[in-house]
Amino acid sequence: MVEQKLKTKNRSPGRPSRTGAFGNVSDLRDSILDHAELAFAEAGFEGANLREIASLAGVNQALIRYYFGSKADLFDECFRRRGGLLAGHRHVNLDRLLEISENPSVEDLVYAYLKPQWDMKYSSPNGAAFVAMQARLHAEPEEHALRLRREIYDASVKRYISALSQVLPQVPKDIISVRMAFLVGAYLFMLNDLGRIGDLTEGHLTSFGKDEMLDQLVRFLAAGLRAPA
Amino acid sequence: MVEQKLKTKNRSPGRPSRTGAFGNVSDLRDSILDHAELAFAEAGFEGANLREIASLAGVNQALIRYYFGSKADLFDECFRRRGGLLAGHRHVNLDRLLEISENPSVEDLVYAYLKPQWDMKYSSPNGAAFVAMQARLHAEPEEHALRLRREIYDASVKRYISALSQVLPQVPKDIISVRMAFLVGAYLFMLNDLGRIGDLTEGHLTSFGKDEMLDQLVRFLAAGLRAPA
DNA sequence: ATGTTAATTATTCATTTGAATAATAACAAG
DNA sequence: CTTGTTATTATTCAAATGAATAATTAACAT
Repeated sequence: MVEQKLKTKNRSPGRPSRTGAFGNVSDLRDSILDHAELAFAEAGFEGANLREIASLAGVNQALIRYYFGSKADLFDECFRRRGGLLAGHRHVNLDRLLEISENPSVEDLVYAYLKPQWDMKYSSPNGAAFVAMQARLHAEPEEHALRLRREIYDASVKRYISALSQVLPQVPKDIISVRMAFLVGAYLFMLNDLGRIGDLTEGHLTSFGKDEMLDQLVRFLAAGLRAPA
Repeated sequence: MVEQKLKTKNRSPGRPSRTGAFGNVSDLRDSILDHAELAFAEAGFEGANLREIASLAGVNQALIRYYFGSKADLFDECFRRRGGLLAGHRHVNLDRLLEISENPSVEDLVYAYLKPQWDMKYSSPNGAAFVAMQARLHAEPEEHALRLRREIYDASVKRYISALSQVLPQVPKDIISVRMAFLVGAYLFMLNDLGRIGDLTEGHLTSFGKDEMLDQLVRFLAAGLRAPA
């Protein structure tokens, strides 16, 4: 049996010195969030474990409580941090599109919506973790998960629905809404599952680059949105 | 404090009598599976709890072990039971379609693929639970989850890809494969999320009946599949 | 009759886990 | 300099939980 101590860093208790060359006060707070993100993505809410998060983040477990409160609170904070960013990017992208032209193409709108999360996924391991976290959240039936999603995403989704509705006057708005839900399902699934799509393609997949895959998705979804009602 | 005993049924230990008017030997086994299905759907693998499953199924916890082994084994068995059924239905549906005509419509193919799970969802609370379970499984990154999915679904999915490829000769097969993944994402998400699509539609949704929703999805996906490559 | 096997419960075990509390050090303010 | 506040660790608590074992009883074969 190896002495599995899961030791925390060799910092002494008490308020940390700010004199060090590095080390802003809230470094540890961020570190906790980063590692929590990874843990929740890998193991889900129940499966993630505070001791391990603390250990990997190099802090004492009680510090999590100090900063965030309960495990659920930590999860929420994780989610809000990046989720807010995402929603923001989507708003900005839409603003830009509408600035350029009154009637952007369906493809442009879909792309503007998808690109931010796509980029996030490939920007860093933590970005990818967030995508996985989100996919899991969408599969969870709990009331709480639902509220979180609403809080963070609803506003921007509704704006895209309106914009799509304007460029697709043949399609009634409530049908656009439903199709937007299909869109979210397809892209979340794909983004989270990308590594495995290969299973179905018998090896042909390697010919697709990442960006090409996004293009494929946009084309598929745009065609679906345009379908005659 | 309420006496929370989570008592098991008042059955005596020992081999059960087969003489009763009802009660085949494996009644209890099935009851365990049914309640496990519900529990896994609601709480996920980690969140589900064997004591509670046993209690609700009206059996002793050790009986779960006796029949299934570990918690993970129980999960797998749950999944295989209905997953196998589903895959079977899909095969049958495809066979029928191809019997009628060499070149069925894309809509028919998509419908044939989606309908079995759609029906399962609305056939019973347990059917709905299975759908939720499956949505969760797809969001889980574990190697094990992946193997399960492959084992149960890959064969039928590949058949549908081939069939689609034949009726859509303009679209290269590897693109069909990718689009099929989009399809799975959209429909799984929608099926699991149906109750909440209302959030995005500002109340208009109530005008859709269940069947109409399925039609909408089929139309959307068929259009996506047909999109020029 | 009798011993064997199958199905079932009762009980115990060991570990994990989230939460809580107590201790401690740096810094700021009066 | 004393006192209070903030950030951090060490330690403890209590509950939950999956697994394991032991006990019991009925059916069945010989």
